[in-house]
Amino acid sequence: MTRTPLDPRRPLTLRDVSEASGVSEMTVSRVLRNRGDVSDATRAKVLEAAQRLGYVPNKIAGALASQRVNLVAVIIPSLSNLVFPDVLGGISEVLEDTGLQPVVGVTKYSPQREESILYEMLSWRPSGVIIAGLEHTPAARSMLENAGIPIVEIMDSDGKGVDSVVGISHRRAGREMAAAIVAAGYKRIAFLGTKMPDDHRARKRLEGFIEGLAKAGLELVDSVFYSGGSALLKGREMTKAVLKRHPEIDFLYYSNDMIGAGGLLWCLENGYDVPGKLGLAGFNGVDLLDGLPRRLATMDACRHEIGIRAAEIIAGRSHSGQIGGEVVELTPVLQPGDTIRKR
Amino acid sequence: MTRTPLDPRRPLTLRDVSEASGVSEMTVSRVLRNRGDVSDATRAKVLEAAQRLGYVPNKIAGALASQRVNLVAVIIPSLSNLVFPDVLGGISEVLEDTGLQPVVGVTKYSPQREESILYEMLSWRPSGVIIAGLEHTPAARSMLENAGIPIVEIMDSDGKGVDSVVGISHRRAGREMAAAIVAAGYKRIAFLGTKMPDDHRARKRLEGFIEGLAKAGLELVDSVFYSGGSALLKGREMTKAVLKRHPEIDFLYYSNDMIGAGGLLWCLENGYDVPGKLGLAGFNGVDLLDGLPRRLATMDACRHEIGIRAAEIIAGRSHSGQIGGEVVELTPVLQPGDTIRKR
DNA sequence: GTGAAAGCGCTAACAT
DNA sequence: ATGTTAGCGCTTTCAC
Repeated sequence: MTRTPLDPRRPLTLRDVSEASGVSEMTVSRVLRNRGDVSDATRAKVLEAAQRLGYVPNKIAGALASQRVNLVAVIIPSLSNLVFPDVLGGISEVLEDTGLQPVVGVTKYSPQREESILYEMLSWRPSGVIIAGLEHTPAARSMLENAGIPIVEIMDSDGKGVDSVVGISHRRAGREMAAAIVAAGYKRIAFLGTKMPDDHRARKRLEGFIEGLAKAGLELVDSVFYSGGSALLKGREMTKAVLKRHPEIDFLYYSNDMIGAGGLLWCLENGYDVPGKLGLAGFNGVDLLDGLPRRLATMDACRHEIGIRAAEIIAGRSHSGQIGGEVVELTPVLQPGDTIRKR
Repeated sequence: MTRTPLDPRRPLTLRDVSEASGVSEMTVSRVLRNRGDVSDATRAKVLEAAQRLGYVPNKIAGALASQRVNLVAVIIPSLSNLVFPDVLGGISEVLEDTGLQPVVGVTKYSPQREESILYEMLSWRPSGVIIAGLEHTPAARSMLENAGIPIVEIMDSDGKGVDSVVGISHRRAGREMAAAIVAAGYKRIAFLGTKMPDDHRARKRLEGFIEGLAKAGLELVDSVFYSGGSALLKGREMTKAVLKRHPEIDFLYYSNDMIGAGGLLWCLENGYDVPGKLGLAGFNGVDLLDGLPRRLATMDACRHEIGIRAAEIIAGRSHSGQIGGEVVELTPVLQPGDTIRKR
C-alpha cells in the first residue's frame, strides 16, 4: 500500500499541523510539549489545528530524536496471583505524576521467558526496569548490568542485586512464622505449597521455616506440593490428603493465602478444632482473607509499599536521594488472625 | 551528560557491531533480523560480535525506519478483577507466535483515563488496539476511528463498535439468568452489585435481569450497591444487610462471583437453606468457585476465548478471514451449580 | 551475497 | 518568540 499525500489513513505528522496552522514545525513541536516560550496567539492556532486534524504525536520519532523514553519496564511472574496487581498499583500511583509509564511483562515464572521479555523491553530503551526477584539467567543479569539505566529488583531481599533492591526477606519471614508457631506450642507441623521450581521466594520462605523449626528441635512432619488449577480447591485437596496421611499433624503452613484459605474452609467444614487442635497460616496478607469465616494467620508481604518504593527509586524520588544501589528491606508483619492459638 | 565515543554506558549501535565484526551495518542488520541472503561465514562473525558486545537492538530506530511496530495496545479497566488476567492470557497465547507483543494499560473504569491511555498508546503507533467495552469518550472514539489500524472492542456485544467486536451480550446474560431463576420458582428477588457507574457491562446485566423479571411479572424487591474494600467481605455485608431489611427475599443475584462467594459463605454460616429457601447466583465463572463449600450458580463470561478471538483478529488470523468490522458474539453458558434449586 | 545512500518524524542546538 | 539545520539509529531501496 503506497502512501500518497492524499491518503486519509496516513498518520498525520507535525508537518501537517504546521501547514494547517501556518506555524513552523519546531514551534508546533514546542506547543505540543509545553516547552519554551510561545505566544498565546500561536499556541492557540496550533492547538486548534492539532485538535481539528486529530493529530497524535509520533513518540517513536520523538524518542529517537530526544534519546528519551518515558517508559518503565515492569517484569513480574504472574498476574493471576492477587499479589502483583497490588505491586503494580503502588508503581502506577507513584509514576502517574512523573510522566513515566509502566509497561508490564509477565514471565510465568520462566527464566527463559524473563530473559526474552527483558531483551524485548530493553530494545525500547526504557528509562528504568523494575523486575521481580534476584534470580535471573546469566544473560539476563548481564543485560541488566549493562543497560545503563536504573534497575530495581523487587519482592526479595535475600541475595545480592544488580543495582537497587526493594523487598522483604522471605527467609526471615519463614523463620519468624516458625518461631510464632513453636511459641504457640504446636509441634507436628507440615508445609503445603504449590510446585514452582522457579518461585524462589516461596522456596526461601520454606527454607527459613525449616530453619526456624530446627532451632526449636523440630522437623517438618510432611510437605506437599501441587500445581495447576484453582488455588482454593488445591488448598482443600492438599489439606485433606496430608491430614489423612498424618492425622497427628497440629499445624499447617501454606505457601500462600489462597491455598491457605482453601485449607481453612475444608478444616472448618470437617469439624476440626481450629486453632485449638490444628493451627493454620498462610502468606501474603491478601484482602480476600477479610471475607473468610475466620481470619487466617498470615504475614503481610508489603506489596503495595514495595511498588511505591521501587517506583520512587526509578523516578529519582527516593527518600534517600541516593543514586543507584539502594537497598530497601521492608519488614513483613505477622497477623496472627484466628488460626494460631494464643498461649 | 555528553556521549564520548569511549563512554562505556553509551548504548551500543549497529555500527559498533559492524566495526567489531568487519561487516557493513546493513549486513549486520540483515543477520540480526534473519532477512535476505547472508553467507554462513559472515552470519557467524556477526552473531559472535553482537553476543560478545551484548548488543541490544534499538527498536525505536527500527520502528521509525520500517514504519512497523510489533506492539498491540490492550486497554482494560482493572487487573484485580480475576477476569481481565484471563483475557490477557488468551491474548498472549495467540500473539506469542506472531511476533506481536501486548502492552497493557489500565483505566480503573475511568473514561478520562481511558482516553489519555489510548492517546499515549497510539502515539507509539501500535499494530492494533484491543479495548474493553463499547463506551468511550467522543475523543477516544474518534481516535479509534482514525487510527488506521485494527481495533477490537471486547467483552460486550450490546451496541455498535468502531471496527471489530468480540464479546457477549450482558443484557441477554441478565435476561437468561432471570429466566432460570423464575423457572426455578423463586419470586422475591434482589440484586447486589458494586457501585461502578462506568461498569457498563454490569449495568447492562442488571437491565437485562430486570427485563427478564418483568417478563414474568416480577420486580426486584431490593438492590444494593457498595464500593471499595474486599469484594468477598462486601458480599457478606451486603447480603446480611439486605436479608435483614427484606427477610422475605428468596433469591440474591450478585453482579460478580466474588461478592457472590462472600454472600454464599455468609448464608451457609447463618444456617440459610440454600438453595431450598434462598437461591444465589453470581457472574463470571471464576475458578475460585471450585474451592467453595458449595458451587455458586454463575455464568461463564468466556473470558479466555474472548482474548483468543480478539488477538486472532489483530493478528489477521481470524477464522473468517474478514478484514475489519468483524463481530463475534460468544454465548455464555449458565452453570446452575448448587445454589439454584431444581424443579 | 554485500554495500552505499536516503530518509523515517521528530527534537537539540543554534540562529535570528 | 520563532525558524533553520543536523542528526537520532535504524531499514528501505537500489547498485554492484
